[in-house]
Amino acid sequence: MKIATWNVNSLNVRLPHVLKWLEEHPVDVLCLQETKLTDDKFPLAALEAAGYQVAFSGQKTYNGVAILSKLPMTDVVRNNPRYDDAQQRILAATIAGVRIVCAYVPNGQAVGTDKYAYKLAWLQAFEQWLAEEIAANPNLAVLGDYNIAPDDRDVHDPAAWEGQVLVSEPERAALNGLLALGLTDSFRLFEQPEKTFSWWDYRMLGFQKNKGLRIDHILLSAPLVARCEACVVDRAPRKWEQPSDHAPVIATLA
DNA sequence: ATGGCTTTTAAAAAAAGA
Repeated sequence: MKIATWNVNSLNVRLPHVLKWLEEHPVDVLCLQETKLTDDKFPLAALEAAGYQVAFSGQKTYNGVAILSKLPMTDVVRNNPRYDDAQQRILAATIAGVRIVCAYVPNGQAVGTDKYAYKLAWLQAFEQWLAEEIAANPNLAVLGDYNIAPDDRDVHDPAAWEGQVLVSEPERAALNGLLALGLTDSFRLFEQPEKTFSWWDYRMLGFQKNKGLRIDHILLSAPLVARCEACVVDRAPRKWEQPSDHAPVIATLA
């Protein structure tokens, strides 16, 4: 079973890339973030024609998440039932005995802003809800754009980024809180190339210079860690014409 | 040395992303 996550930065613009990528990488599950589409505008027919069942939860202009699955989905949940949030950032479904959570963690904008406070509050509520999810579903996979680089290894220039949003200590502590529930960053289960990132700024030739961050993650509970055979970032779509600023991350489960 | 883009909304800038 292959599961993947990709922040597409507008599914309206990126649908051709998603379809092309799925042809090359027919994963069983693909979690999308930043669809930026209301549900009435969701390109359901095109994704179904590609062989996927789809759950989606969107809004105008911002945010929006979707889960694409080759296998039936049950118990679909939108948003965190424990946190009243107008922003559409969470979708969960059970697929082949695995509880899949697709998450688009708030960006936070800058340390000290209201958006940063929202990010930390959101993450605290996320942790509380995931504690219930993992208790009810031992096979738990939490995929998405976390907007947090876990470690300085995940930052192209740690000195320049020190203390900034996406790497600040409170954000990393919040991520560690999720891990403390019994989740593991599947990427670090394996030997990885140095300076592997999942996001590169559109500006400043970020991708060409590999000035990126690893902020998209697949966290797995212990039973899924035992089944995990690989986790990779696929940089290829970042080279395509008019790309998302994020690259997909794929985990392989036995 | 700095900033250099992309998307949306909406009709020219401005916000937001990360």
